[in-house]
Amino acid sequence: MAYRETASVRARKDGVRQSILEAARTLVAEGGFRAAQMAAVAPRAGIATGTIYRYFPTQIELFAETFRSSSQREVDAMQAAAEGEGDCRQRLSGAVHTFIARALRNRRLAYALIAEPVDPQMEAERLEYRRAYARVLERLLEEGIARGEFAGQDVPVTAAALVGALGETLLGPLLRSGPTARESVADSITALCLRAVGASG
Amino acid sequence: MAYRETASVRARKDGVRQSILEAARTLVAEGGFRAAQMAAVAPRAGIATGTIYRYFPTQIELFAETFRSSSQREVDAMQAAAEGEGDCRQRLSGAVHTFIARALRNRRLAYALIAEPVDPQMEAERLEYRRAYARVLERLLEEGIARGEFAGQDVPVTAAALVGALGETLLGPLLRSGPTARESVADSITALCLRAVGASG
DNA sequence: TAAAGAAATGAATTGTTATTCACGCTATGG
DNA sequence: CCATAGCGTGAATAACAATTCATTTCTTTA
Repeated sequence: MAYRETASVRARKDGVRQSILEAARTLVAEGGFRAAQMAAVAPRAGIATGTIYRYFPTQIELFAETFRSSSQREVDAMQAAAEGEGDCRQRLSGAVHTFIARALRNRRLAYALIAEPVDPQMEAERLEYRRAYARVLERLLEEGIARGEFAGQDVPVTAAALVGALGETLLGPLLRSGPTARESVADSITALCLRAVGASG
Repeated sequence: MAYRETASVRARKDGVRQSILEAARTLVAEGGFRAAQMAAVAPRAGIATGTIYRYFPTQIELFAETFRSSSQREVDAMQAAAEGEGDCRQRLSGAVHTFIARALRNRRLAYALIAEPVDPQMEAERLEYRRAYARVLERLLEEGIARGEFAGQDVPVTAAALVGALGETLLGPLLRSGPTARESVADSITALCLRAVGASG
């Protein structure tokens, strides 16, 4: 017996793995998945290209994990807003505003997560996360309907539609308008979502 | 002067051009843009690979034209429904149903046009067509608001949101459900759209 | 300190498609 | 029927990025 992984090696390896993910995340946030080539990720992480393959079997795996961790943050943020204070109507407003505000804070990342053309396997990952957003909304809708705040409706359809509506409206005008216009567009989108769920009032 | 293009040559060339486009359209409708490689398009059109380049400078150009002609048909169909008989509410229903029915009739094509990962230049083309759908809806919304059938609202935002909602809802459950379920989902989507525009009644 | 095993390296390889181009073929008009 | 110009061909090339792997460098333990 002449070699066995020690705690310090384990720790360093964990560090390297994290720095690869971080490098990928940064590049994606700056220039989309397109910009996160293996040959670009490696130097950012302070390692050689080949080394990435000691930590991730393929680029797809690395991207998938990058995508998941970035998306999960967004879903969590929306979830937190959906579970916040106030009635369902207020919480839906909050969730929508949260989504929009975060997307605007990092547009490039938002585009990468929502709409950038990616490899089909990544697209599958994206689909799953769209489902995750939809599930957050579904819960809120169920509660709102039960409380009589929202109209009776096909909840999964509405939830999916809201996810689509958010993505689409963000892709277009919002990304180009100035800060003042943005706020009013954000309000328009919120109003639309409230109408779409048949919010009373 | 020993050579000049005659009518018959012109006609044959036009025919070849059309058959290239048709081959590309067919392949896209069957397997998406992914399946429409130059080496696959050529034999379908009954010509050699290199010949395509006598008619289209790059694959992107060919795809763009393919995309445009396929998309334009969809926009036209929706437009026709939006300009049909009945009040605005009925026409919006009609436009939505038309969009859904056509997408379901050729799902692979719908996916290719709406969501398939494509080259960024193609994505730009797609964005333009999303705007075209939105414009059709915008006109209908304006009219509906003027007539008091729809609520006052930020028309461009609603139009974009409806386009997003349609795309998203089609991507998910609809494509997997059976024919009966499909109809009811289509009705749910329509109901959602009517709520979203604040249709009275 | 040395042997043995892991890990890191990065240049070379691979795989994939779009694109080119030298050549032969066909149409035109005198 | 010939000179000319354009057309069609498809194998070869180009471009691009992911992935590999022989080699070097580091870690561990006896």
